[in-house]
Amino acid sequence: MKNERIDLREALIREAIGLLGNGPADLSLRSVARAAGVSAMAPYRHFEDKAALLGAVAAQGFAELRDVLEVADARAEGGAALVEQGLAYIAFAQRRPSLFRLMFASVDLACIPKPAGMSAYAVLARRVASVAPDSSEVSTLGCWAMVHGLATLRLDRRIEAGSEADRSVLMLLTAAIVGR
Amino acid sequence: MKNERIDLREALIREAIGLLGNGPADLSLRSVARAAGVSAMAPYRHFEDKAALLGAVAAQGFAELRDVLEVADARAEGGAALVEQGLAYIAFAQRRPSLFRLMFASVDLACIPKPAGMSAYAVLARRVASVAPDSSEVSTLGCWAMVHGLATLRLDRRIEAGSEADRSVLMLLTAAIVGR
DNA sequence: CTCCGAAGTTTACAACGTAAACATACGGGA
DNA sequence: TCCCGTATGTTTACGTTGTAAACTTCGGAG
Repeated sequence: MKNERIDLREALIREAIGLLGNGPADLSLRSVARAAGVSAMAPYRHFEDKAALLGAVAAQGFAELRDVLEVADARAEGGAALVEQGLAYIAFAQRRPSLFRLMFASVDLACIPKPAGMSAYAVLARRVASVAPDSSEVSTLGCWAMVHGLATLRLDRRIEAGSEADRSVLMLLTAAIVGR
Repeated sequence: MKNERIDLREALIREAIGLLGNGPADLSLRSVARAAGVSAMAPYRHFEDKAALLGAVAAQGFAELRDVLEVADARAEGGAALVEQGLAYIAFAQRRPSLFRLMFASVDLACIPKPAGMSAYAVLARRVASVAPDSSEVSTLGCWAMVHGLATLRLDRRIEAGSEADRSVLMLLTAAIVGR
């Protein structure tokens, strides 16, 4: 029955996320199939190709990121909530480095369902809009870029500073945005 | 004579950069060897493995980036020079997307000669220090992160805005840094 | 019961990174 | 001059990958 189909499909996504834990190099279509206990060609019944599977994995990652941002946002108010979101974003990237990289760099956009990526963005945009109603577009872009930059530079080992430095940087930007 | 060695070594790097023009997917060790007109194993006489070759390519990229930043920095003074550097950084990423990605995400750090990556960073740090002597560390980090975030998000098709938006965002941050 | 479509398997191929063994040619000591 | 070690490259080989094609199997609709 159709349940089986969905079972394997989701099992593949789950196993892929699991394999991402051991570095992105271990993530091949075949290794995912092996982990799920099926033949190398079985995934093609559920995904167009490897990129499609990775896209589904990325979508899962975006959903998780959105949840993380929402929780963080609720921990404070006003500009401070912005800082909390930023720190949470960076922490997420550090906790799941391979997944984070996959979500952005590796998979081309066509493979990621649009709502997935957008819902995480919306959490940020909403908070920025509440804090700086005018210029909220530029401010949102700036926040995202700065946080994303910190996260990726850290993942790529280009910077080593810890969360105190992150907080300082984020507060600097937040101050500029909130005005004054 | 030793000239030949250096010739092939540099030819490989050159061909690799050339192949990067057609998307990073076309860049295999074998394809580079083919482009240079040698056998598939020849590169191993000059590079430990594929990552080492990519590291050399990345180093070349960093040198180019540093030059670009220096030229841009010379186009203005004070905070405006900061904005110029940022725009140049983003423009570089857009002009050579695959090379830029290679420089950061793909190659692990051990394969990149340290001075290569550092000299580009120094150009930014110097200007920030001249503009905001106190807090120059946090400010430099912030500038780099924001610019890098804009560049990578654009590369990954996560944002579509043009250079006017970039300029606005950069000016916002610069204002916060220069103080007041 | 029959038959069909969906789910999975087996087999096959080209391309990849790289290990190992071999060829070749050049420069310096005997 | 001869000779030999070292640097440079080639050939061959192996295991892994993504994926195309042809097959099996099987549960439900007619």
